[in-house]
Formats: sequence, C-alpha cells, structure tokens
Amino acid sequence: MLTEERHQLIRDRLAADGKVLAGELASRFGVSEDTVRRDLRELAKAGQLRRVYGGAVPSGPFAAAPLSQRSRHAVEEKTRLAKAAVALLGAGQSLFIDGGTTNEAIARAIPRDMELTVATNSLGVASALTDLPLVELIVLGGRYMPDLGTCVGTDTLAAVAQLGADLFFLGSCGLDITRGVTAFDSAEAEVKRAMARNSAGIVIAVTNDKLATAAPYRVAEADAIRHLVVERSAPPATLADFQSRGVQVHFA
Amino acid sequence: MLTEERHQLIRDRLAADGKVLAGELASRFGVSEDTVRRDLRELAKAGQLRRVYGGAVPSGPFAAAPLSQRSRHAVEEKTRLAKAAVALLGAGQSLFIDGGTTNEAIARAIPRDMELTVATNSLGVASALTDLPLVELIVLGGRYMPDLGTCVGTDTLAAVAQLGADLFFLGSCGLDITRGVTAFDSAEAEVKRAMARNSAGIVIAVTNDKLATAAPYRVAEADAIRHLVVERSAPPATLADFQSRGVQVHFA
DNA sequence: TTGTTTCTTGCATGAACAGGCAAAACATGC
DNA sequence: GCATGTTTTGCCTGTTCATGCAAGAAACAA
Repeated sequence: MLTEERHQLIRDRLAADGKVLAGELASRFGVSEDTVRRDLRELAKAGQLRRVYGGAVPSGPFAAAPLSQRSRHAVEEKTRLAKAAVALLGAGQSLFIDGGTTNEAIARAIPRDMELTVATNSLGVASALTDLPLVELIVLGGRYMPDLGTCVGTDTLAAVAQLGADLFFLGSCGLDITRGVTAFDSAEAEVKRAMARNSAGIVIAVTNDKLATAAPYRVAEADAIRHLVVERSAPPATLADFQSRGVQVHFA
Repeated sequence: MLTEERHQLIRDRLAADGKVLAGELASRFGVSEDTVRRDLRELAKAGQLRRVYGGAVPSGPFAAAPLSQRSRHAVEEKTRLAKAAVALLGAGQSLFIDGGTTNEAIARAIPRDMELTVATNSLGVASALTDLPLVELIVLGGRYMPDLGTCVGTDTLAAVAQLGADLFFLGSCGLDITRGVTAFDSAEAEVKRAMARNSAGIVIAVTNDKLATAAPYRVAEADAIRHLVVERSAPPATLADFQSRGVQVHFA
C-alpha cells in the first residue's frame, strides 16, 4: 500500500467519522502503529488534521469552537502570559480589550477584587468578565464576526469613539519590528486602530509564533506599543529591536 | 474513546442542556468520575465552561445562577417552551431577542440550518448563537447589567433604533392581563419598549410562575402581544383573557 | 453541629509517543 | 547485472500522557 494511498484513506475516514484511532488504522492498513503515527504526524504538519493522544480529529471548520483547536500547551502558555499581563493593571483603570484567545485568557486572569472599567468587542472577553463583581463592563456591539469572535462595523466604531481608556489590550495580530502591529481583517483592523487612538497605552501579549509575523492590514507602528508581554523563550534579538523602539518588554 | 472526543461531547451536551453532571457523564462515557472531573477542569481552564459543584454549566452569563438554583424541572420546562417558540420562526426572518433564561433556551433551540438575522442585547443569547453558521448576529452593546445579563443604556437604545425586526422575543418579565408586560428595571424596560416599537410582532414565552405577576415598569399592553407560548399546565382562565385580547396562545 | 457527597492531589500503571537505528524496498547510474 | 543512494518501514528505548485509585480537603445537606 502506498503512503499517499493511506493518507487519502485517513482523510476520508476523518471526514466520515470525525475521528481516527492510530491502532485501528494500523490493523486496517496492515502496517505498524509507528507507520500510522508517522502518517498522522505528516498530515498534522500539513494542517489537514489535528493530532490528539490516541489518534486524530479534523482540523478547521469541523471543530465547533475555535478554542478547541488550541493545544493544551498553548492554553498553559497563554495563561502564563495572561498573569504577567494582568500584573500591569492598576485598580480603577479603564481598559479596551479586543478579541483573541490570549485576551480571553487575560480577562479570565483578572482577580475578583480588582475594580476596573472594561470596554470590549469580544464576546469571549465579555463572558469572562460577567462573573467579576467589581468590573464595570461595556459591551461594544456591532456585526458579529464568527471567525474573529468580535463585533466590528460602524456601530462598533461609533461606540469606541465615545470612550477613552488607560490601556488597550491589543490581541491576535501579527507583530513585526518594521511593519508594526498588523491584523488579518480590514474591519477588525479599523476597530483596533480606533481603540488605539482612544487609549493612553497599548499592551500586547503574544506567544512566540506571533512574533516576527505580519498580516495584511496595518494597525499601529512598533513604537506605539507601551508594553509587550512575551514568553521566556522568545528570541532575544527580536525583543531587543522592540526595546530599542521604547517598548517595555515583560516576561511571563 | 479519545479525550478530545469526550471534550466535544461535553461541549455539545452543555450547549443542548445548559448543564452537565459529573457522575452522569462518567457512566455515559464509561470512564471514572475522576477522568470526567479532569476533563471539566481542563475545559474550564480553557474558558469553555464554568465548573460548579456536581458538574458544569456554560461559561458566561448562563452561569450566573449556581447549578443548585436551576432546578432540573425548570430547565426541561424552558427547553420545551423554547421548542414551541422556535416553531413560530420562518427562514430569513429578522429577530430581536432580549434577555432572560427562557430566551437563552430559545436561542439554543434554533436549528443549525435556519437562516436568520438576530439582534440581541443579551450576552447569553449572543453566546448561544455564535455557533450557528447561518445566523447573522448583531450584538447590541451598551452598559452590561450583571443581574440581567443584558446591555442597556443610551448606546443600546441607539443601536436598536437603527434596526427593525419581524419578531421580538420579549423575555423575563411579569405578565398580567390588565397591566400588560412589565419589567423589574427602568433601563431594561426602556430597551424592551424600543425593541417592541421597531418590530412587527411580539412573542413571549413564559413558565407558569410568570403568569399573572407584575413588575414596576410597564413595557407593553397585553393586546400588543402577538404570540404567547405557555406550558400545558397554564391556567385556562388567564389564557382566555389573553386570547380575548387577540393574543395567539401556543402550548409547549 | 454531623454525615455525605464531591473535589483535589499525589501516585502507580499501562498505553501512546518521538527519535534513533537497521533492514527492506525502491530508484538511479554505471 | 551490479553498485549506490534514497525512501519506507518496523523495531527498540526512553519519555510523556491518560487513567484509575486512594487519601485528605472542601462543599453541601440535614
């Protein structure tokens, strides 16, 4: 049996059943489990499935919640980033928080006894904040974008324009020293720009994979960032570039 | 059974039922309760649910009340009401949905293949609709009221004023034949009035305990209601009063 | 309060895993 | 045909992960 033949059958089964088991595939194909694991590893590297312990599940649109695609490691990593980011907060401050899983982790990391005013266009962030008794929550409405988990559009922009904040937690973007902060969507970028305009300082918390990447739409220059929260394992050369632009770097 | 598979099933059940019990999941999956508890802990850490004693509830506004306060009967009752209410919908319609647990149940009961445009000021309703691919969701922002689970205020009113809907699902209110529809909060009532003004028909789904009760703030007259969805055990005398005012009564 | 249920933590076990290695299958050049 | 290099595959080794069990802590109920 050809390698490519197996790959195709794995894709088919995954589409049909919603999951595959390594052992089951091995006996079905008449090869060792090691070979199947290698197949799954390659397909996962190509983004055609998501590897899980014991087998694999579909990636992309099949998985209901975008969150479910995040690996366990990424969750812990983002939780660490979130704790470090929350340490930048002072009682009584007002914040803009936009979308992204890292920002949701930050929202969850805010302690219950902290008094804040938070305006967000992310439903995930808003949900996380509803439990906090001392947070005054302002929801920035608008057209909801399922892919982003945030509201965008003229209604959102109008709501942002009426507010101001001490800090803006800018999330889920590309970050590059020359291109600055960039976003994947035009409407999303517009909201981010409005929030940046109306806040005194920008905070960005990113995992390593976001560093030194860029997306089509520009949001802000690199030197507009006040605080950058990164993993301990972030490449020092990249960080030095940002520091030379006046960005304060914090390690999670 | 894959760990990821269990996680997905837990998410599904949570979305469908509004709660899950650790012991029930353990016997359903054929694993120990410890494993289920670990699953729930991980999902909670990822923000996909909220852990409570004995099981878990959806994260965000759903979880406002502890599990013990949401009796099993009420959940099932509201699910039945929701199914009957959803039967009133037609494809392609536009809706206002405001807050309340019954309206959240209605949002969860909307089938995946129904095309709708929904504007809501309830974070719970919005969260329930994010999974539906064919629903265009418009979030009505504003100041978030933790007790109500909805946004209110001038921003909300302004957003409502720009929209129109075929139906308005009016929730969590008192209902009385002489005083009409009433609400417990002034700002909440104002938003409800605005939604009523801009929609062609009002739908109210209530459990028996809401019938023949009144709250301070008036929202609409009894004869402004087009559809009233009630339990089968609702008192016929009360229903007859409403029917004489031109209200169509539907049984769950 | 007392008693019961549920929860967390630590630990042991077995399954699943990644990486290295060597044999087999295959292709390529002479 | 033979030699060479590449790819694929299976096996081995140590490591990681998921799970269940047990003990103590915490939350709930009476």
